[in-house]
Amino acid sequence: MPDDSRPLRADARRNRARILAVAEAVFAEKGPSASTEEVAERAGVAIGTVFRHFPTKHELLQAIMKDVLARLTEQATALAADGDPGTALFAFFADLVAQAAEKKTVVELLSATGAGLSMADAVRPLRQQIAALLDRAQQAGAVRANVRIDEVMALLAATCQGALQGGWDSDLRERTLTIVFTGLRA
Amino acid sequence: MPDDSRPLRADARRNRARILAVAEAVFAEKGPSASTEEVAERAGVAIGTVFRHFPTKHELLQAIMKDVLARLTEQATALAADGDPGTALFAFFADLVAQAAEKKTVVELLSATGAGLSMADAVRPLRQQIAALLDRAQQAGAVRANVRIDEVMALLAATCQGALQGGWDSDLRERTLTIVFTGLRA
DNA sequence: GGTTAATATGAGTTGCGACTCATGTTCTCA
DNA sequence: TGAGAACATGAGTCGCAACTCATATTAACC
Repeated sequence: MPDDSRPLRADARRNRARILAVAEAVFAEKGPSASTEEVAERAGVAIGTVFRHFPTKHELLQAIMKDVLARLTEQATALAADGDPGTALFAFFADLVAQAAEKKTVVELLSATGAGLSMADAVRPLRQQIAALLDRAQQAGAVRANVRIDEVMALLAATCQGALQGGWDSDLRERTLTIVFTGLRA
Repeated sequence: MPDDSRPLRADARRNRARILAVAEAVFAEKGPSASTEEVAERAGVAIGTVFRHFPTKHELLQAIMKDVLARLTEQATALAADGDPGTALFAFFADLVAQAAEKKTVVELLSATGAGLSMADAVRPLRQQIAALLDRAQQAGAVRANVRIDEVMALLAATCQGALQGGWDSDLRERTLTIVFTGLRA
């Protein structure tokens, strides 16, 4: 890991990007137990190249998480700025669970909130944006005042896990989330 | 797997029971990725003995699931007979989630409701007893009438997963379940 | 107690996946 | 354009865990 000494060579930058993109797809499809070999193959590079950029499978996973995390945080931030206070939280929540049904990565991510990978810190920005959404929803009277961010995160992680592992279809997902949202409302 | 030809020899019966008991503890503690070696060691038998009784790790897991399942179903049945209609479902629900926080096996089990192991059938009795609890709760006016068993099972699996992976402490667990239960009530 | 079929043993086989490294290739900058 | 550093390659190493099998024990029935 050259950290940030000199800028990467052009081919190295290209390969790093390819690997990251492909790895995200592979792990989203097969979960984190997918082999590094498969990532290398689909990226069209040798396995040594993958390990040059990410000396450990774990570091590769972390890099992906960081990307996904950044995207989600941005999405939440946008909703907190523009969205309807009364529905933005629920919209974001539903969207995430829908993604989880197809992207195993998202689930790993959310469950890292409590333990798992050592990236509890990395989740903090997302958590804070969700807290912002929660705040606005409560001010708008769309969510009970005594609901805390911990519970929202816990429910989010739980429903994502459930949707993935249980293979909920969109109908079941919607009905289940309706119950959860009812519990959150005043 | 001698199926059911002649009765097992005395030592074989003893070993089988020991292995099952130990394996349940081991997998509850370390999850299904724990090695068969460790089960054998803790049971005080050679690894070959474990494979004689359960030719596959998968079959060992299934046997454990079956046991746990039977116990849970019995518990649910008892509650459906004796318990207060208005609270029995919630009590059972909370109890299961509390167990999940410590027993990884329970979680694997519940998520098998949708997919995972090929034991969707084996879960049916439990599902039916929970359906009975739901029915009584609805008749008592403690749960909204339009809640279906699928949603309850989905929420159960999700919260169990969440409690395990997220390492919810008892406080967070209680507050989170309160929200879910509120969503289920009229 | 002797016979034997059932059972137990545990060193070995097999397969897989993370990770390494000697060698070959390509970018970069003067 | 040529030297050299950065990078890519992929066959090989290493460790682990599921599973096998020839051999040794033991329960069960006479």
